[in-house]
Amino acid sequence: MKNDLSKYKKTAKSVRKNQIRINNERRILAAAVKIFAGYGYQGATMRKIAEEAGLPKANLHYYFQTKEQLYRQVLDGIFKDWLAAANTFDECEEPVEALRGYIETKMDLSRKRPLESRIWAEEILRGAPLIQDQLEQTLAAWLDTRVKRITDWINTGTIQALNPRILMYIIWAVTQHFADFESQIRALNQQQNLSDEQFAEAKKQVVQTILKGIGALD
Amino acid sequence: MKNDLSKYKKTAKSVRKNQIRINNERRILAAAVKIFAGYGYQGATMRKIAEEAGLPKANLHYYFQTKEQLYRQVLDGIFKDWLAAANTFDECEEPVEALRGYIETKMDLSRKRPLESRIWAEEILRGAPLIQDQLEQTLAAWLDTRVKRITDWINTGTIQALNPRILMYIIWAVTQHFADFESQIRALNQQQNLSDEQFAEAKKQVVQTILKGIGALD
DNA sequence: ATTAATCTTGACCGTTCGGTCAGGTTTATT
DNA sequence: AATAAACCTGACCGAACGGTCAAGATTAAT
Repeated sequence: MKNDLSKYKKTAKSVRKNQIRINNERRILAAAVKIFAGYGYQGATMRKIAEEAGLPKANLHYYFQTKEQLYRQVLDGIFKDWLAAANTFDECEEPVEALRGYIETKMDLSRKRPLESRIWAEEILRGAPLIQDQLEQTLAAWLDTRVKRITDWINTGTIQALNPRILMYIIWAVTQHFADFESQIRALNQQQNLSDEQFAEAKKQVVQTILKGIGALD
Repeated sequence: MKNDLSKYKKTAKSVRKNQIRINNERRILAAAVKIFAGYGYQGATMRKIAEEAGLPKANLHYYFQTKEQLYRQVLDGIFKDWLAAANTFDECEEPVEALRGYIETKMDLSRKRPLESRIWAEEILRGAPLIQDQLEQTLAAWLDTRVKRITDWINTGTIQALNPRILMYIIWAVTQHFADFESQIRALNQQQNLSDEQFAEAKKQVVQTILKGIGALD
């Protein structure tokens, strides 16, 4: 009975969740992102997340029945951000500007939200046991639409002939690498994370390489 | 005392390990690769590895004292393969052929040994707790040497000016993506792994995009 | 044939895990 | 002020974990 969302429909005032619940769910989710990113799903423990959130472990189970449910909500949040950022792709008519905008947005996301990228990466690495449906449906549909746009560009001779799906894989691989492999890049950069200047250079070179690589630049 | 390697120096015949030990260590390591790749370090259990190897759990601890030691040996094997494949880079004088050979070798490795790539990726994702030294020393030194070669190419005008390190990150990101994100690619490819033909096309397009992207092709 | 070294294994141990629950406290409603 | 709903939490539970060990079986050395 507890944790039943229907309880909030009883009064007009509580159609929206109580502030206490909003705050605590947010705290727990933020802590969960940190711990899941740092230890992986199996390595993360409810005790660690509780410590990070500054709450007793039993309190976590009051807001999220199980560890898996908490993890699912974290993944849902990431997927939404992912798709929102992905819409940059549609904002420009021109292939050069559309792709540049998309690549830059993905690079910025890797820079600002590396934890989320790593959680996503680990889930895929493990065979996507919990998000297979989302991949096969929502993401596949999103990709199909963009594949059609790229195919149009090819047919009108704006860019050279290539497999649009592989182009998207290349973009995802490179942009997410800077979040997922951050610790490797740091080890190869005198044990220092990329500075803002270094990251800006990387972003520029990634855009340049991909756009030129598909014949969209001279 | 048991598991002390010095015991093998007592007789001429046992300078090399006994066949029983060789066979069992190989079986256990092969099982460990499968299980670590499928579940991650924390998600993998000694029981699962023992089942996969067809041996009692206690027997694993006879050959590898701890789970971490077994995992370290798995990582060592991967790192050696990694560096061996990386030497393709040095076989050609010409930048186009050197880079093409290296990219193709890395793509082939992703195709043939995806499990190892995923174990490596997870270790990096977790912050490389066990291989930081190898990254900072062996891998950093390897990278420095190749950076110098690329810098020479730039100085002689064979390829355009760019940051060699970022070029290497791009190559690693794209080639390893086909192993690490295999389950995502499968979900976006009608739930089918890439066929040999599809993979060959991807390999070709990856080589083409990167080489053209750095101005090494017309 | 005897002895020593190596290998095998079921049973067991302490610890930690995700999760539960009763009972108390705080907040909202009337 | 009284009642109900929501929130909080220390103590606890069974299961699974990595790891140990003693005692027997097999193999190698003499």
